[in-house]
Amino acid sequence: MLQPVRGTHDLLPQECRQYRAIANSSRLIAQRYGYEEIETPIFEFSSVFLRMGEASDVVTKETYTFQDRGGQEITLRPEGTAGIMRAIISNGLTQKTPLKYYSCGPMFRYERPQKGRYRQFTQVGVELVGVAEPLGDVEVIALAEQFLKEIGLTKGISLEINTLGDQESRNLYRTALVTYLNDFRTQLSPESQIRLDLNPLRILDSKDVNDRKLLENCPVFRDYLNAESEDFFANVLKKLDLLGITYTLNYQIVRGLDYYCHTAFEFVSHQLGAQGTVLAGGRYDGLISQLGGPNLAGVGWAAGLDRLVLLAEKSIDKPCLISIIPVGDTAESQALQMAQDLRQEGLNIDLGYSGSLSKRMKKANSVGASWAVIFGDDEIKSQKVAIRDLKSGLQVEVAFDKISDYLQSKIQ
RNA sequence: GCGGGUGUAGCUCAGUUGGUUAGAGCGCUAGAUUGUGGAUCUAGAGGUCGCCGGUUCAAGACCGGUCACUCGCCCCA
Repeated sequence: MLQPVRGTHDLLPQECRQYRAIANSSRLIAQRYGYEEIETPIFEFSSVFLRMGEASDVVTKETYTFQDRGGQEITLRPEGTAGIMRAIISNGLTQKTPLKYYSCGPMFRYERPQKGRYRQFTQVGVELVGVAEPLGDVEVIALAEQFLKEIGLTKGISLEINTLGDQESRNLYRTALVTYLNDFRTQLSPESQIRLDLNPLRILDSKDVNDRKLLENCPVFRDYLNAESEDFFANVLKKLDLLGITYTLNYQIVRGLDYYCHTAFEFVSHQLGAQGTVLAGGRYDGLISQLGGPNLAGVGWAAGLDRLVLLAEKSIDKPCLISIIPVGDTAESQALQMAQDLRQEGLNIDLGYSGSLSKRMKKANSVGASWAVIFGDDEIKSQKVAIRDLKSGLQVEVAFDKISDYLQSKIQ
């Protein structure tokens, strides 16, 4: 059996249509907020991703990394933000801010595949660079919400939001949390004991029942926010209220790396098992400077198309197709030119390759054509074709030079 | 990387305590119908039972390994 590489899959035409439809929606919605599309390479020097998080598991063991023939360390991008930030720096785009970018493309992670989680997957996302105000957070969240609405995902999806505060607040809290949990170190799950040293905030996200019990009385993040951070978050929430965007506060939403700050949010579905997060984002003010650029604020999100397609589930109709059905040698010799003429007029034309009238009609039906243009010797004599509506079965005669006009008027 | 479940036709699945030539529905191809598709009827094609090894007179079934899918863990910038 010839199998695709683990964690990759083929998008057959029907799936392709769904992916394309959702990607198009996201692009259009982003446009409405003034975001422009940007596309970066699907691989970068490994250092681009390494600089984003030395300790991160994703970088150390979940990337496709290899040496090219010139001995360069190359990594297939595991997410979109790093490459876009690199492009911003490489092209000197930091001169003029804010920058508002939309992007869509394949990402790669060497992980164990699950439903809605593949080794090659497609993400759409937006990045807003150079806006340090809460208005930026609100804008990208509003964009996300409108996008999900547009593709019909409202039921069973909720916006969960949290704040990570600024650097000072987070350090303060981290210390308090570690101090608290240290007393219970041996009672924690093995995973959380490791997290306690590497990435203590992640323990808040633990699924272990016993861990959850220990966390019930742990210090609360909001008590450690300084005035600025408190104010920032309150401002974000107030503006979301103003727009009528509903959310639930979820202190478990955590980001491990240091350049994350303030707002962190996820749109979560409860229909996808463990892979419930459908769209996730937040503020990453420290990232650009960490990559060697100027100190610019950033906020954005990314969404996996694969999961969105699983949830959207509505099948997209094929574009309207017209079959040309010649009968007899004379007609067959004219069909190619007729097909070509109608294609020039912008119509989608299917021209069969062989077969009797009956055969060709069957074929037209099975490829999903909406109309059949039938002509043989009789029609050539009278300079008219029979145009049959394959949905209703109604058939009319149309003069040769009116075929395009007739079909165009029917399709509108 | 770790643990559970599942692999039989293109798809969805039967297949008895191990026993002759592995079945069904849908789909596909051809015909009924040489100027009219869908519906119906008839016929046909399509299988290394995921792969490799083992047990047995005999394996689709039992055992081991492996690959893939799937559910969860880890992780998710």
